[in-house]
Amino acid sequence: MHELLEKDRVYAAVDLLFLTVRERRLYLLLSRRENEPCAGYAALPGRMIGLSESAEETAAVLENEMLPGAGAYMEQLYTFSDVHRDARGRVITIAYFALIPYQRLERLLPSTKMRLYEIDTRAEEPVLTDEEGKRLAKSDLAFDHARIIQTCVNRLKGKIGYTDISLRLLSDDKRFTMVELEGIFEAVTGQEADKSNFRRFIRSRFEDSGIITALRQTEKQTRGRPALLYRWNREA
Amino acid sequence: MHELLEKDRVYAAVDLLFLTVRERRLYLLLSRRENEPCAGYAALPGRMIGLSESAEETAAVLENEMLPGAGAYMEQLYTFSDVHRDARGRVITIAYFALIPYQRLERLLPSTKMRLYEIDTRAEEPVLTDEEGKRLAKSDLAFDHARIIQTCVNRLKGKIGYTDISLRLLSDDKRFTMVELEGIFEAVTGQEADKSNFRRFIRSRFEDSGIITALRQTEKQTRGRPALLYRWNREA
DNA sequence: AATATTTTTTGTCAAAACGACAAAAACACT
DNA sequence: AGTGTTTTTGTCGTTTTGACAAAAAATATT
Repeated sequence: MHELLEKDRVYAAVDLLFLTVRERRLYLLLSRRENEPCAGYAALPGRMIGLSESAEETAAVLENEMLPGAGAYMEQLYTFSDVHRDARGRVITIAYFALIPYQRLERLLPSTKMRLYEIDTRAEEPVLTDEEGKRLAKSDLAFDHARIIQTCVNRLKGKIGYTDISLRLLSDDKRFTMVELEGIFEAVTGQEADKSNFRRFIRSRFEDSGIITALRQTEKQTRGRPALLYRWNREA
Repeated sequence: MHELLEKDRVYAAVDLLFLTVRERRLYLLLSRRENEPCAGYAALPGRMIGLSESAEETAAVLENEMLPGAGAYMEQLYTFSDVHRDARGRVITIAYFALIPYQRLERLLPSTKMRLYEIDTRAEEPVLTDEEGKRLAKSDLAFDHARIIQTCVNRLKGKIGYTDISLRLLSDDKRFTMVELEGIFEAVTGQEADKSNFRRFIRSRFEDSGIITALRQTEKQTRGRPALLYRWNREA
């Protein structure tokens, strides 16, 4: 049984796309639906908008419900309103994407029911793969969530080139290397960049304007020349 | 008196921003609200989303209601959901912008109650002016419509450089001159472009890919060298 | 008819940005 | 010391951009 929605009114909800990048790959958090409709399907976390909260506030509540302490960077993605997108009734959903550094997410993962799904962004349509390497078909996703995910990936691909969303996916200590940042770009765009040209690009975008600054420190090493560390000046 | 909304539920509506360009200036259609709340204020046309229609369909219905036969190009702008944005109750609005060539709009103007307001896009915040040249303060606008308009102008400024929205504002006969198109860019961006460089820009974006083609005809003249006409190949 | 004026169109040219590569530097490991 | 790995820096020809200038095609003026 699923909660009953009245048939003669329109509901408004928020859906959230928790996104992270680990080792040059983009990941999305999905949970398996336990109730009808779409029981057993993978789904984005969602929540009805309360009477006394804006959609942004609902998104914050939902974040706290699903991943307490995530502190993700959130942005409105798009509003989906197809009449039959939810079998329970008439539900419009305002989708937000939430970017969270993997190192922070890692600590929260044990206490959530959501699972990481890799998004292969190389093709036109994003391809989802679960932790066992099994590919999810679009029909494995609840509601219109496949479409929402596609819209999100397209938006990220577009915005990563002229905004600072890439920095929002960097680890918390605010120190990072160029290669790390390059991995984030590659995960989102689905294509690898030339190292040299990527540096030049980042410097002109972020360093010249003081958004990031090169430190005099280098990273602890595994192999090869140690990487220079950069700091993201969050306020600027 | 205004229609009563139930206090314990969330409503969803659509607001529309009819936009056009005439003589290098951007214009927006607003009506004066007759009912409370915000009676007497200038407002965007809006409509509640019906049970059996998507937001896009509501937008189409609203278009037909306010400007029948407009055939505007519409795109979802953003969803606004502040709790107190509407004094009647809890109303979330999905805003769409609707681009319409001025020549087409001109014929429809006599039969609508909406009025044209010029938008000066040169400053950070858009400045609205009515037909008598009186400037509208933000407090002259109903609800959160000032914010919606600002969001819209920013979006247009961003998208005009890498999409074909400029063409959507061209007159219907599908024939236009470079100077006309340049006027649309200047109206939206609020800054004038170098004629020569603008041509080069348009050609590389639109002509090389076959979206527009130069004709062998020239425009009927007033003064000066006659302008070459271009055709917009809508399907491509 | 010749000249000026207006407007569109084309051209120029140096500076900046981009793409593809190659070289050098700084480490670990053997 | 030598090898391998990874980051960093440099080069260079091509393309793009920005700021101007000149030419072309029409009308208006004397």
